[in-house]
Amino acid sequence: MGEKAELYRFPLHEELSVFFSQKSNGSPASDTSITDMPYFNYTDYLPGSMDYGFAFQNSDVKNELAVDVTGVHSNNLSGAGTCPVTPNSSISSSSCEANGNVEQGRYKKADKMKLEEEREEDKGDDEDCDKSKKVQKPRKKGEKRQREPRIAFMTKSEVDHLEDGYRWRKYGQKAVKNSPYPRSYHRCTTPTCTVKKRVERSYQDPSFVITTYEGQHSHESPATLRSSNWVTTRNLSAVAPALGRELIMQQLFHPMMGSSSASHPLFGAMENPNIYLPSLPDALSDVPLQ
DNA sequence: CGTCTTTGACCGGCGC
DNA sequence: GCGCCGGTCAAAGACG
Repeated sequence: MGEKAELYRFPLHEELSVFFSQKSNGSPASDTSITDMPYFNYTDYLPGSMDYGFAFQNSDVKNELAVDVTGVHSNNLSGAGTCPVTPNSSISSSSCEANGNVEQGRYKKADKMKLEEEREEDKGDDEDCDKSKKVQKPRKKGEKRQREPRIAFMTKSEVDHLEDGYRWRKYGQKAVKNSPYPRSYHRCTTPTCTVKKRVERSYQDPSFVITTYEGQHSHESPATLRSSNWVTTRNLSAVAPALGRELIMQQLFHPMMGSSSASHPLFGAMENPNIYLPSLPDALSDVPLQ
């Protein structure tokens, strides 16, 4: 693939403390104000009406963290997240590609079956719908579309689609209002998995890619399945950023999950005892990590 | 030939 | 009610 995403190191405890303590109580925990951090922006960072909760990036320390809290306030806190890993981490891209094949050849058939099943379910209600029109999954009247919780990442990268260990199928692309860069829509290719991902480039700083995950994987990442040694002490430093980021997300969205997050399907790699789990600011968690 | 991407059309939600 | 906009569908084409 030849992807050239820049590798980010996970924010240090202090750095995160600054961020989150300010976010939570409005007063900086140290001399470093979050507003002093380059590239920092709240919601106005993104074009269109993407509803991110906040976004954070610090060009000096080369880290990035963005969290979307959309849907968190809703009744469903069941979870969201994936396992993004920047492509040029020491995880070999070849292993990622090989792992990708796990799902190949399964998508189309299964997906079609899934779609047909869904349609079958709705048939009763829609018997008299105009069949000549394109069929979008009909919803019952008055039934509001439920949005899964979303999580957004900003990553400095030359390539739009970052390898994250999962396989995605692109199903749409739209021009973004006020932005020269289009937004692309992807779905996880695993048949039973409903996770979606949107990818767009920041119009303010085109070197940044904004990736938004929606939903929760119902399976492990093909990459983690493929190799239990996916994360070792050798490549730990490179993988830690993504894992730590995941952990942050997890803690943000699921303060009660605590240690159980380590066995969450989304975080299979965390089961590896070699992984260092950075401690998190107290504000993030009610439950100790380990 | 199977899989994936592209792309125009369609749908629903929302603001006016 | 109307128009705008984000999100999705699915046919057609590209690709390996």
